[in-house]
Amino acid sequence: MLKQSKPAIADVFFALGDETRLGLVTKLRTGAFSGTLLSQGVLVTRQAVLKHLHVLEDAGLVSHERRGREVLYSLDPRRLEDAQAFLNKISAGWDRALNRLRNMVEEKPATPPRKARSR
Amino acid sequence: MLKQSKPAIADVFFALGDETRLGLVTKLRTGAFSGTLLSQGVLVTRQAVLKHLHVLEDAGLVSHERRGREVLYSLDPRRLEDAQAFLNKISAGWDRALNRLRNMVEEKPATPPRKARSR
DNA sequence: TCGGTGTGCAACATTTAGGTTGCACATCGC
DNA sequence: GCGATGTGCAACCTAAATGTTGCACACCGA
Repeated sequence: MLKQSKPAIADVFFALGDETRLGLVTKLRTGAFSGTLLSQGVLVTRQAVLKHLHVLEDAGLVSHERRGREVLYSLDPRRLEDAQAFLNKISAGWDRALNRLRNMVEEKPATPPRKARSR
Repeated sequence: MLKQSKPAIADVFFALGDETRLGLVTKLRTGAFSGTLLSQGVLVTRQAVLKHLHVLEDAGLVSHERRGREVLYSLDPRRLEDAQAFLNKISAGWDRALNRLRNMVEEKPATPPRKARSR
């Protein structure tokens, strides 16, 4: 009777509550990478990154797949959506959140403002 | 030069990454309460609850207000919306999250479905 | 088959989170 | 004023999170 059921929402938030892991998640948004590759560019060791990936995987946010001698990690958006649903439930700040999304250029400067119906 | 700027998203997620705090946030969704009142109904002491409220406040999720000899804590949804925006940015699972929200009856059986423009 | 590369433990050290107890102080209602 | 109630702070404890190093093992390619 392995504890294989879906982890609690708190575990998902916990997994996201760390800068390093948040960075990993952001990177993984663009594809699947090996632990070694992910550890290049951060300040901690590969082992530390592996531990973070493990935390993310336990929370259901990440899954891994063996490719020859490498292990590729990739994002699993399902738990992320559970977390979204939870946030929506408490804040109900639906439209304002959407607005903030639009104003968040940060990493998608390709999309022009497009006359965004500014309230 | 006090560190008064808005806390990082990771801090918000961190604050939400604990069952007790998640419970507090859920309670605070229904109004403002004192620390003593919030500590009744949970298994930990008032001091522990106070610490959790402090964590939530540092993350910008909660604010407090003095009322005579009491201190009332209430939810501040703004950071919550930042977190939503972040999740949306990575998962882009907008519609599916909406769906899950609808199927989440859990704590809002009072509000009827009201034919919510289900595109 | 052998060197290079990637992965998987395990032991260990350090810091932080989470919780408790105890007590001092403030405030409200008589 | 005085007891009841609510708050604030500090010391302390324990478990868990985070990170490191070292080494064994697996796999790929020439």
